[in-house]
Amino acid sequence: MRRQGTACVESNKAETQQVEKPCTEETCEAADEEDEFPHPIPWQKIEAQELDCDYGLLFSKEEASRLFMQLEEEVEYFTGEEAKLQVYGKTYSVPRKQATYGDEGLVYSFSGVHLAARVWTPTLEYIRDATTNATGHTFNFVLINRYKDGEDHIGEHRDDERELDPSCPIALVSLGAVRDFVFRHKDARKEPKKCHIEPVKLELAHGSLLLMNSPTNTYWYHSLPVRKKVKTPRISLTFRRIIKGRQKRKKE
DNA sequence: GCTCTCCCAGTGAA
DNA sequence: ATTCACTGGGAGAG
Repeated sequence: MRRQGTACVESNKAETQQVEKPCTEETCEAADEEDEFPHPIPWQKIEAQELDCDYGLLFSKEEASRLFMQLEEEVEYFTGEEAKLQVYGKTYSVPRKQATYGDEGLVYSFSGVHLAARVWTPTLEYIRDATTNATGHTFNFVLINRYKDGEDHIGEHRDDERELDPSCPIALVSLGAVRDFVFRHKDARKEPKKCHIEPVKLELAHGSLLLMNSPTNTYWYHSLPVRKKVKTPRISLTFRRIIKGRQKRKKE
């Protein structure tokens, strides 16, 4: 049995447990407007020093599987130069596939790549709206990462791009294989001997939604580590709100 | 005692 | 110092 941290979320438990805690004001507000996603999510709060997340199941297993298959048909991932990133003069091919969708004209930049958002597909709009109804937040952009198996991964990073609206949490929807997800506090990475802030480890279930609230992304790095046992793909969708005008201009 | 996996610390490069 | 991915070594499982 693998060791796990104290804040670990057991996905199978989350699926069956009945939490009657009411949703937040924001959640109810959004749910009232439309009937499409009428059921409030039972949220689990995940907290640590300067870390504030909400975790819940957004989709049933059946619906999540349907959405996963649709995305496998619809989503076009970047290839070639756009699938590489550049950090301090070194070029890497990312160990996963990436795609960006969003409102017209949005460009998302990180680590030396500038990715123009493609137009929303019907499935992505559906997932986006379900996320909005569950959270009360609206999103104009989504970064999609596809991890073909347990070898694909992403290293520790923060989503602290300047163009992100700091008042809007980042919403991470997971479909497909269950993967571990690890938060580490920035002080714990720098001075692990002096600083005793433990990493926070989660399992992200098929159909789950993880909300990363402010100021989580200022202080905590997160990663999706290699897991050799995982043989099937996972698609993650991170919905964000980009502030127009803060983006880097391509030219001009 | 092996092998595999995970985790941590260290490295590169402008 | 910073970024991201990679590498090597040690620990733990079986």
